Amino acid sequence: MKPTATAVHTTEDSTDTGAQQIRDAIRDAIVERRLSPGTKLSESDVGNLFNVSRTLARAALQALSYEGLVSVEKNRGAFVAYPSPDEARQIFAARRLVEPGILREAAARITPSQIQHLKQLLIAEGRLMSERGQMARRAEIKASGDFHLTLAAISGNAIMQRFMDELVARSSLVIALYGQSTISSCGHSEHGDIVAAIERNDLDEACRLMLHHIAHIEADLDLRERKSVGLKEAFEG
Amino acid sequence: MKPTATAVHTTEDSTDTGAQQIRDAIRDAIVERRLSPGTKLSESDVGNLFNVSRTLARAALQALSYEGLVSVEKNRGAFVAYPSPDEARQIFAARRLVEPGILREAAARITPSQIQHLKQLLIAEGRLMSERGQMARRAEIKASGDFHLTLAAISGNAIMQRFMDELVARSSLVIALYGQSTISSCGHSEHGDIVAAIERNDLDEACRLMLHHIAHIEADLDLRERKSVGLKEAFEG
DNA sequence: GTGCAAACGATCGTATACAATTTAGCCATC
DNA sequence: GATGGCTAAATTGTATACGATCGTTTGCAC
Repeated sequence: MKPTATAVHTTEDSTDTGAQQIRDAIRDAIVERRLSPGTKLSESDVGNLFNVSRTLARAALQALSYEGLVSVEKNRGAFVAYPSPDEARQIFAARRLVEPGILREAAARITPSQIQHLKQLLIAEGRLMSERGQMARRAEIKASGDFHLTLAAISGNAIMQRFMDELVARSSLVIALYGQSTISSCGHSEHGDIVAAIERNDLDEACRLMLHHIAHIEADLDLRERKSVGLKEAFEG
Repeated sequence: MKPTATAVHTTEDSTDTGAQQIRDAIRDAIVERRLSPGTKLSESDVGNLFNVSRTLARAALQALSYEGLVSVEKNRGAFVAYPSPDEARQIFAARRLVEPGILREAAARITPSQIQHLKQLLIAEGRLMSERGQMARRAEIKASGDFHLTLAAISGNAIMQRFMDELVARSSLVIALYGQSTISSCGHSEHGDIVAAIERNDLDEACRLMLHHIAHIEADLDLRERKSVGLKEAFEG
């Protein structure tokens, strides 16, 4: 119930400062779409909200800007990132670029217990899909990303895992902005198909399915510049 | 003479704060191996060195920690990253994973003038290789990385470009730690071969050369745990 | 009533100050 | 002589304070 976005990791890093907690809290809020793109994140407000000084709030926002989840504009403040259509395309292009490779690495190292873990994830994901309510939707969004993140974790490459963390989080922002269908997450069955392909050791097919899966998510986007809302944003960012 | 590590970019971002300058300066020092892995980077010292307060120094160090170039330990301070052999393997695994894809994207979009630019880079690199002296060595190190970075820039994907920035910088750290041969950079001729393959539109061969090139760099490493130094580091990380 | 200008308010950028934790040096003790 | 704990110095963690910049609004002239 408590684990944050990095719940995928088995070893909690226990990093250096309390700013990380704020960072994770805001990140979760962004990924779960409780914070809309473009929302202003004033340093003072964030500080007051978490009962810390502006120093820590600023550090957290700065950290989030390195992940591409918030954009800080000089002397203007921090905002929840509002990825442009071009940025969105780059995010998915990056995913198409790295996820097959991650999948191959993961499949080469995967253990039976890890396969079991993946299947349990799918079950939980399926259960959330059938539930109703905002809370279930948000949990579903995160669960959907957790599949890809878990694959990255299994691959054993912490660097790629961190990169996927970033890509999945930013994807959530893109979907929030440009997603058309009410289906908040990607096709659940496609995840299952991928696991099945991994299980029978058909890597080429698994990669093909993964690429198809990513393309499927991207196809649900309407990557045209926003018109009504954009009138203001068009000149700000 | 002045351009920093991000000299590859044509459009300077002019980011939000003066901490970025400090960050870039320290990063250059790390990448050019003027700062050895493990060196302590005290916030006060950094601040005094650049005539700014600890606040900015801390922000710069924090930023560098997100790139994996320095590691900050709670209540202990920041140190130039000392990548473990396993970390080193992961860095190169990541490069093997992404660079072929980046190469393909770049080749698909490359213009004649960009090919020309690449060739000029190779010429400059070759000139530096023949020169003697520490300064030339350092410039050579950076030039060698610039080849890979330029390819990422040509690919048109800013996200992958940033990722490559990180990977190349961290590679420099790894080579500084575990590199055996005096050849500080990777084989210069291999870069030329890759460009040639791109020019004649032989993408498969270009990717093959790229993978071979990365493997060649990695093969020059001695990824055994350090013995004498390790007695302390073995329990600290 | 409209347009420009100057002052106001809010927010960020940076520096300084204080609290908490670690590290080291030292003395006492075994 | 080695070990254990204690005190003091140094360094980081966090908060507050001050200066700079930007956006807004008010007031005056036209």
